[in-house]
Amino acid sequence: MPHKDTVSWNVLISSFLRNKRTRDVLGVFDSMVRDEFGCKPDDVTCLFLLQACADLGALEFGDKVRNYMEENGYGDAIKLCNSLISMYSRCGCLDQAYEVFNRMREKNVVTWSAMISGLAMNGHGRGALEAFRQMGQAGVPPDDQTFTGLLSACSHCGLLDEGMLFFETMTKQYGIKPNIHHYGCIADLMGRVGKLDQAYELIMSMKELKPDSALWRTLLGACRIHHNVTLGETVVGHLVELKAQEAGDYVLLLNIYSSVGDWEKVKDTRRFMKERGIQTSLGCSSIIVKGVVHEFLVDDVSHSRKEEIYTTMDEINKQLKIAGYVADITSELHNLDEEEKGHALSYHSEKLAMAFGILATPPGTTIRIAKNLRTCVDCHEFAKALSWVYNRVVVIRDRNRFHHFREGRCSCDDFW
DNA sequence: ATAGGGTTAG
Repeated sequence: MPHKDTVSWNVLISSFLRNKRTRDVLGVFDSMVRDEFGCKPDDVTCLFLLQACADLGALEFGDKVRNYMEENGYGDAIKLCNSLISMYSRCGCLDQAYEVFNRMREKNVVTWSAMISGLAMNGHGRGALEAFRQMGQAGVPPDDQTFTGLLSACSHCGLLDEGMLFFETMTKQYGIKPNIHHYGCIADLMGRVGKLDQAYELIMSMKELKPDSALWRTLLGACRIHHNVTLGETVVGHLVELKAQEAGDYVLLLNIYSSVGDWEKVKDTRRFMKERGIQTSLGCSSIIVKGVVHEFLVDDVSHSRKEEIYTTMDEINKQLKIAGYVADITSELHNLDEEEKGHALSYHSEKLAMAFGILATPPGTTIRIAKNLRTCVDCHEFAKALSWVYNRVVVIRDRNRFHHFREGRCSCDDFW
């Protein structure tokens, strides 16, 4: 192995990150720490590593990088601390993000924005607004990304008036022109509180910016929440026009049809998807116990402890039923009768992961689950009930968002 | 090689 210095390895790590080879990034770091390459990680290496940990939700590894930073004199570097705040937030550990934030003597616009986004992402919308106020008091001017975090906080909490006001003052007071993300937040905010037509008008009124597929999907999600068939179909039309329609969009449309009981259209859409070969991806949830990653798919029977898991699952169902939990079937796509629907939802991947968490960790341990898709309404209710009955904190991370369940409530209650 | 980003997905 020819000698390569730290900079060369950093360049390699950076290309790994760009190409989503995130796990390889962790491997290179371990090798560097073990001095297998004749050079040590520097501040730039750590910065990349924290980004990788955030992408993977690899909390333990993130802690390791933080220890390394502190032992090697990078503990106070502002860029690294800002990245730490983001990493902890994106791992669902708001307490630790806040601890880093609090200890920083110098806070710049990135520091504040990271904290505001972290609060928003973890369901503390009001906290994000409060942080923004403090930021103003501290005399740090916000920028476009600060407002992205702030507006998303408003949409998470359904704070329509506040959100609209921020959207306005952003331009008038701070001279920041809204970008597509800002429009996304506002469309989401309007959509969630049920002002679907207003959200549609906002998107159609965009002049300089062209609505992208993500923006349309935001509105489609709102159509699902409010069971709006007509607008839902219009939005899918826009996605088709952009040639950006994906399997998930048709699933949302299916959900909208089934929520209003239009089984004919459910059938048509299913047929359409089959004819076009539109494949839906499987829900997959993972949980780490004693350093081992356990993955579950829907109705998964491949786990070595499957008998125990299903027995635990049945026991949990029994206990939750006693506590008053009733399966919510609005997410189910099939035209089944209520009892069958209740069964069809029983073994979503996150439920299996939760059952395994109950089974394999000591009482009181926080159950942390990562999911590749969004959690359905029923699993959300299930997790709430479970957090209450079993007295456990449950943290579920879906694609970009965290749900913190504690004592029968979720951090995103009412708006998710 | 150098920080912080919203929304959508059975």
